[in-house]
Amino acid sequence: MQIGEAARRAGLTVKTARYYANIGMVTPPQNAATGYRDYGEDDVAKLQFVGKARRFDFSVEECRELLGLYEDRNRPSREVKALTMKKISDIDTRLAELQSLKDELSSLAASCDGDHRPDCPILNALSGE
Amino acid sequence: MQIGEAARRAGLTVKTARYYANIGMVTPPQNAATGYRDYGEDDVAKLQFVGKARRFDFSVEECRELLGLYEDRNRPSREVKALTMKKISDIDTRLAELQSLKDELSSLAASCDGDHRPDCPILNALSGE
DNA sequence: ATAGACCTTCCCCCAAGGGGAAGGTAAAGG
DNA sequence: CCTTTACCTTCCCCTTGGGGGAAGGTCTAT
Repeated sequence: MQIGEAARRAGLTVKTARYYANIGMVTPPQNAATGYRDYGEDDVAKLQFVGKARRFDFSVEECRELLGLYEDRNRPSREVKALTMKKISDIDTRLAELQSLKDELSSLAASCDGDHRPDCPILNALSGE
Repeated sequence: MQIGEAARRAGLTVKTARYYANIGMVTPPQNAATGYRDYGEDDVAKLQFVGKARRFDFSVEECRELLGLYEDRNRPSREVKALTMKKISDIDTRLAELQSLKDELSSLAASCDGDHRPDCPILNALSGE
């Protein structure tokens, strides 16, 4: 099938499917006469797989790694689990950062009247020591 | 003073200070003879201000806006507070996204043995509907 | 024959700078 | 006086993950 249908079935844009072909992640054969990419069912499955992994916040490089494991009939599930645990730990780190950022901003906002007067503790905090 | 000292005093890299000059956010006069930027105390204060706002996750454009309010002696604190509340709401959205992502990944990881065998519920989930 | 809907490659764009090349300048040391 | 060193300048390419759009080829329907 053509790239449009493949992308639609995988829930991706044509641009994205073409990008994955360019970086060598999902590489359908290309018709010599027309130059059109020819996607098979297996390619669509890979596009779907990558699309899902991306939604799980795996980077494109991590997706490439997961895809390799996905296609390796003998891979140990250990490796996949390790990647997943690492991703969870990354998310934990980011959650903690965002939470502390939110706490700081919240306490700043709470101390600011937010009226028509120019005095603003938020700006004072940003300019202070 | 020269850009190196100004950047050091503001806790930024020289590259960053130069970038802020290029985009017109903190623009010290430039010595006509040497071409060197000449930072004053007020410029250092602005660099510090922007550096802090960036650490609070405000985008460069938001920093530009905050800087404008910072320099406006008559600004209503309402505007600053509104920007801050919006940023807090953005953080909340992101926190919720990351938390649900983490929950999904955690439940996947929990169902995967993570041993030498190839059977892997994580990959199955990524390839399934 | 021609319009529409596909497809292709190619190039520029986003944020927020980082890395490094090529070259100017100022001050200290020999 | 000359050179090394440490600054500074502009300029260009790189990052992530594609999006937007131009120019041009292809296929189907009317």
